[in-house]
Amino acid sequence: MRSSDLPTVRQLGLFQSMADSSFEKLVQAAYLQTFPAQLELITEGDPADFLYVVIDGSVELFTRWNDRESTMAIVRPVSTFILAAVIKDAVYLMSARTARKSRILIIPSENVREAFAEDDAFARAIVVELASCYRTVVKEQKDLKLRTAVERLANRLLRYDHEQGSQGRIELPYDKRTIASLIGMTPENLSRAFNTLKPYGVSVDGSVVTLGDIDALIRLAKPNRLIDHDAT
Amino acid sequence: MRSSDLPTVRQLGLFQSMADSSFEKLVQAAYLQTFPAQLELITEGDPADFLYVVIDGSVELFTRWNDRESTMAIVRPVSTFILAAVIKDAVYLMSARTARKSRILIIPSENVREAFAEDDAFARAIVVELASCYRTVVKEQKDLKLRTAVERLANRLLRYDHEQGSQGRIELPYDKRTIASLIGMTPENLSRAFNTLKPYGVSVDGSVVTLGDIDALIRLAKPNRLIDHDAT
DNA sequence: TTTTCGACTTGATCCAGGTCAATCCGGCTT
DNA sequence: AAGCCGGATTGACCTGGATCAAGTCGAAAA
Repeated sequence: MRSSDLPTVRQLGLFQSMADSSFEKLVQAAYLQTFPAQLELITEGDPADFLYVVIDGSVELFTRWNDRESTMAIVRPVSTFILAAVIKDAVYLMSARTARKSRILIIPSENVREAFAEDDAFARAIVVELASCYRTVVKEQKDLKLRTAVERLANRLLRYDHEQGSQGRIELPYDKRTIASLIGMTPENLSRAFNTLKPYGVSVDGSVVTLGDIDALIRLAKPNRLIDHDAT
Repeated sequence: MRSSDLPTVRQLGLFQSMADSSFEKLVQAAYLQTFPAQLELITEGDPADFLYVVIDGSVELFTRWNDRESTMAIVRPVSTFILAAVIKDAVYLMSARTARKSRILIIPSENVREAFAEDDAFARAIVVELASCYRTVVKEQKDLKLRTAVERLANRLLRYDHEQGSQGRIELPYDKRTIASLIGMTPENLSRAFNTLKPYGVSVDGSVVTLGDIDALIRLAKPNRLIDHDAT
């Protein structure tokens, strides 16, 4: 493990309050590996043998059923994924593949569960982490059930704009087809949804989107902190 | 609090491993109340002042946005709801109303968080509970994103049949419009979906549904333990 | 430079599912 | 018994979004 990465991992909400000795043990047992793009790291249904921490690059969580596939989330550095499966000693509910070349820390589940059993601060950090994950998914479910595709896109554009400093100019963080799948629509329909948003000042040039009339877009999107905000 | 209810609550996964003294404190601070049907217990966006435990009756968790409404879940006795909001000391993401007359135990959030801070066993029980909740919602999201309305209904019928002893004869647990909203469709479309399932042996008489050809239904529904199973 | 390949867009068409309105029906009330 | 009344069904229609099939474009490779 590169020594410069260690403090970053240590500072994750999940790890920062745990005892030095517990953290040491986890790191000792862990592997740091570099994977090429588009490599399937885990497959849904497999036992959760490892907890993953994306150090560098990015990872797509996705799911398949009956020849259909859907992107569930993109994990960016530095954060963990599939903690719930590890804690429950269950199978993965989602598959994961690298979206690009990525450096990933892999911690054996047994060690995570051991730290969970022994380190009270770590157990409490897991509570907070899982509560956040849970609330995020609930918000996504509300987004899916209450909004049309165009509304979901409009809100997502506002969110990206906010994340990128409210410049009214966004660099789309992923491929359009990935964004389409995340939002729950086809790539074709995403193109059309962008066209639908033109009268609201949205113009697209490759992966750059400009929001020419934020107020109009907000009136359409009706963003709501109980669905869109990321915090709490 | 009725003394006969206490052991049932104590035996919930969330409470059974905590220290007697912590449990005592929680119960001391709690209120047991009986509410009439259709009473709105909590409203999304409000601060999470209480943790709720349904002792008797049933509670609908739902959400509203822009004049649309969707049922997110039905909570049956004996179980808790909105634990994540309480732990994070955040606002509720969902509203709740009694589906029928219900007896509900209400525990002030502060006391829950105090017990969480002081009782290590309780903290670990919360981890398990939240991990389960999280995985349930992820499954629901997969259901929504990967399946059509008819497929969702078919799988839900199989699930109800399983829950009710695999008799091939189901008593629908809620109003049809509630089921429709849970599954993510309109009541009208639910009626039509039932008709679509007729060739697969599904016949409806009021709230009783008979599954005349389970195999055919399974071939259509393609149930999957990574989406439909309740455990882990 | 030219080719190629993959991502994206566009158009035509189709279908799932929503909407609106008109019943239907079973349980209540009076 | 005669009305309700709210849930459920049905029909007609519409629309959001998927599908299928060509294009277009841009960047990397030859």
